[in-house]
Amino acid sequence: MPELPDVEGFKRYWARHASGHRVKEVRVSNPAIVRNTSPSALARALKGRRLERPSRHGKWMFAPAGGPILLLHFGMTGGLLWSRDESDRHRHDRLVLVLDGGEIRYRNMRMLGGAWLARDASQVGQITGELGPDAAVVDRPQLEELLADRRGGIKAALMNQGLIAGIGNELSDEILWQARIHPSAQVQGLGRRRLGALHRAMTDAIVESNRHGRIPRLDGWITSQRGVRDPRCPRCSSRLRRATIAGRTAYWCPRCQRH
DNA sequence: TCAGTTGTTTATAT
DNA sequence: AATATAAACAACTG
Repeated sequence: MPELPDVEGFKRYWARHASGHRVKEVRVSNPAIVRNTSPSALARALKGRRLERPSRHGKWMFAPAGGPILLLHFGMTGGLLWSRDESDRHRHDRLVLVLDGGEIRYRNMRMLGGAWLARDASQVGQITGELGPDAAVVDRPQLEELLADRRGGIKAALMNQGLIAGIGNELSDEILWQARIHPSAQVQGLGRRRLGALHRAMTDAIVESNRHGRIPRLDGWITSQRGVRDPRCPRCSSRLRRATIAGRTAYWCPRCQRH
């Protein structure tokens, strides 16, 4: 689930429930979820601090706490939950910040992703690694520039976080379907016209998804067909193709999407 | 029982 | 030097 729009939703959720509250306790049920420090050091760094407004870059969420910053990556199955008390904690609530008035929980079934602690903003970049510009703010000239000397397939390029941050498997399928571009089309084969369509689709898909705070499964979107028994193109009703492209299961319409 | 899964990193191959 | 591929991580679901 967690791609750019999902993390945008988590950020808003954090802002609504956790921001402005003071950290009373830090609970870590699985120490491995804290990636670059120990649970006790994390607790020491955060306890007593007031949580500020969160921010996001790509699939990363940053939760500043008056100096130190908590970094969250949600992997494939992560999410946040707010609760007034501890009565309904789940076994996959790997990290819980007990605040005044309730608690915010980082839940993650699989252990992909996790929590990192940065001493300050200057340390954030080395934790996230190389990230391209956030996909939500890439304008058309910048997209053309990013892809100008890129070889290989377009789906791989869109999902490369070091090139453009925030697009994952589902969002890349949606963008490419909306732009009518085949997922394995070579970047160098895309003319300016198709790059324009790509940018339009990327922007539209992200703006609409961000409104929902997640990638929606809208009737007119190809993501609505993911996982169904007989997936069909919402535009032309052709049977969708499904195959591994750039290491992930891609869905596309063989009639609408061309190389 | 077994394949498949929204992400990233690592190793290996091209 | 880039790009591609596969495996690994963990814990589920169908």
